[in-house]
Amino acid sequence: MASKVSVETVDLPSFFADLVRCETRLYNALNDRLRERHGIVTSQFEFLRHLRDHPGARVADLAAEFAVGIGATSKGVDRLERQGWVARMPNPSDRRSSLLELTHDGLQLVDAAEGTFTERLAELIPDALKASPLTAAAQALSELRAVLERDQIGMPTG
Amino acid sequence: MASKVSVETVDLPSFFADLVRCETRLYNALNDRLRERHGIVTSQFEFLRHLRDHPGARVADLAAEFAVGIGATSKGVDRLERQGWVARMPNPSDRRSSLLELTHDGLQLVDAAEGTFTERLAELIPDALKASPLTAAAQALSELRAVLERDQIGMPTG
DNA sequence: GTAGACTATATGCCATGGCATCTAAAGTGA
DNA sequence: TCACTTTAGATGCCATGGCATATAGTCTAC
Repeated sequence: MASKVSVETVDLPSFFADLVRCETRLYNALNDRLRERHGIVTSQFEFLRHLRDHPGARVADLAAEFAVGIGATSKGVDRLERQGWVARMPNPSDRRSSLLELTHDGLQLVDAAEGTFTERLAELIPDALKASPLTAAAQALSELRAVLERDQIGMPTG
Repeated sequence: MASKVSVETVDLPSFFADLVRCETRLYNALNDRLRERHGIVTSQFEFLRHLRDHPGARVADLAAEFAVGIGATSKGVDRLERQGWVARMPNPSDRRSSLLELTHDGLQLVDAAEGTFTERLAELIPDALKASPLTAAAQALSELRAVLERDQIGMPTG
């Protein structure tokens, strides 16, 4: 007999596969709905929502939050700015960066899109899961996320 | 008072945010390691592993499994074929499609990469989570995935 | 057996992200 | 204050995926 008590442990590769497949499908389904109703995709919605909730965030803040490269983030902000949803305000304490904020249109958009997003997400996730099983999953993923962020895991270079 | 008993329920938008952020970071971190050790990325590893475990799968089968468009899948297979890891064998019962299988090199590669993948994944996920919390999450995600697949949620068009 | 519908997938165009690089602006130390 | 290093982010090149389309093979009804 092994000296360790055999503990019920997750099959990590299967867990990862399920994680990625759920993410892909939910993301795609939300994309479809947001695009048809508001002309944006989920990544844009997430940027806008973050800026609504963290006005004055910089490009680097968005990049860190979403674990995307700085370059990609800069381009994403360009696109939102070209649509008139985001404005780059001069940063008085550091002229290299800008403070990002939503325009009036941007705020309108994100508030409307949030309704669509939340509603669609609730449709996508079966009620049967919403109570205990998913609560446990949510707890675990929340902790996992905290650790990954603390250790700066999986940050792209650029 | 409402007639329903108030049940503990997940905050779906937070759950989704955690899900996406965990996926992104784990995927990026695995990419880094697989690229440096084997010259492939996670999506390629997943294609190869699926073909090892389901020899004779067609392009459409891969597309359905991973919820990617057929076109993108076809191009991904092209790349694996150009590297000499996958072969398109004629499908005797339908000349429009091919039966995909790993070459000898492809099999060697996926077996080696699987070690790296599993090892790295175990490093990335804290031991403290591996027992009960993640087991619950794994269970919930597995069920969620099954439902999303059953209902064909989030399949890209092309 | 043949026209028409359907299916599998290959291909082209475009959007997006990674990574490398470039520039401007701060910080730092002598 | 002036070189040197570091930082923020903008930009270019490339790889990849979505979506639309093209093509070839299959199926169906007659």
